Amino acid sequence: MAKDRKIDMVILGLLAHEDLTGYDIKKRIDGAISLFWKGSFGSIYPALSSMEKEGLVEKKADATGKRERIFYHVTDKGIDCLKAWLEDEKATNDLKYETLLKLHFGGSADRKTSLRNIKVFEKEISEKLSILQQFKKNLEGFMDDEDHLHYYLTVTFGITTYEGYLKWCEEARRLLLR
Amino acid sequence: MAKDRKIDMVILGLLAHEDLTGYDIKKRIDGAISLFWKGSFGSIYPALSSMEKEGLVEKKADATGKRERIFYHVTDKGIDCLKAWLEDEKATNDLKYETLLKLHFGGSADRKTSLRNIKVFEKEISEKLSILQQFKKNLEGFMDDEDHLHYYLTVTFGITTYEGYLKWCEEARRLLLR
DNA sequence: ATCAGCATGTAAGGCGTTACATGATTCA
DNA sequence: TGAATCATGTAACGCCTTACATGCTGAT
Repeated sequence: MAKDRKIDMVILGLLAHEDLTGYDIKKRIDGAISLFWKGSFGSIYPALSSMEKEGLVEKKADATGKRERIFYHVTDKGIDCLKAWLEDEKATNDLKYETLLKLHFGGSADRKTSLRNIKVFEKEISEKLSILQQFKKNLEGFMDDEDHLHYYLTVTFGITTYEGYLKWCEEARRLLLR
Repeated sequence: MAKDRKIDMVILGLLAHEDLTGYDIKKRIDGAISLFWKGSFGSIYPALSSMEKEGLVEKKADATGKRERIFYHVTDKGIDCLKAWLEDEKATNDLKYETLLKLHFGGSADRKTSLRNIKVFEKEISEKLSILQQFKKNLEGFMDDEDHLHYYLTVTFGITTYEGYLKWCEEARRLLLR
């Protein structure tokens, strides 16, 4: 019942907002959520199946389309499960930054190498930051909706964080060029 | 040869600085590195064994102690492998923040729940920030050493990032209390 | 004497990615 | 017509964590 599989919670969280297909869920995860969580088809579809068996979600027949589309709807039990997880204080927050690893061990290479690694990181972050700023703009009109307000919160987290990264990139460069 | 197992690179990076035992490696990882990478005994010891077979590291007999202590030393081949990885631009940077996930889906619970989740996060980050500031202070005297300079870089990354997180916590709280 | 920490390793199992397999539909 | 995207799923495989197993040493 009280699973560790976080992907289940992501799915439940998404379904609490609207009915979705597995494919839709993947798209949602690849959007704003990708900032702090990832998910592949290979984890989403099996999770949906097992959660259906547990009665946390249910399939909804798709009347409209001709193409195979299986919508999932969250059950009351699913909502309870989601809430129990939300109300549980403990959360694991993991950073896995290979760039930082490379910087940390940069003493074994030329400074040029570290400077290039910083440049690559900086470029990647700048691009992601632009996307987030777009997300933020799109959300600004819906701040009265409880769900959208929370989405906004995590988007601003990303923006603040990424701005910090960029600030650090400059600082790091300055130290390496000294 | 060109492995994906990042733990190998962590070990190589550490051994490039000094000879260490598996146990020492674990302690190093639990220190400043834990900010952006994790590792357990269950991954370290097998990695050391396989890297020895590949000729990237070698065991050094421990003459001094009575207790079993196996020091590993990085070979030239190991250094080449480390450098090749450092010089490879591509790096995967993954954030897995359950707290953010809970915030994102916080619309399905009371605002009080989100506020509490922020508080817990804030406390955790504050504590880690103090530790990092201590690390920074300890490193400040060794900035002429190439390795220590790079360690310093990643510590300041952590500090900048965590300060950003705390700033965001306040912002998020303000939005939720409005 | 006992407990915490030092020290090395193995085994089971979970979680998740990548690649594969399949086929429909839309748009240029 | 062909490519891109929509859409669902399975299989293999790999990495890593947790728990287990074992034993020594130093401090209280």
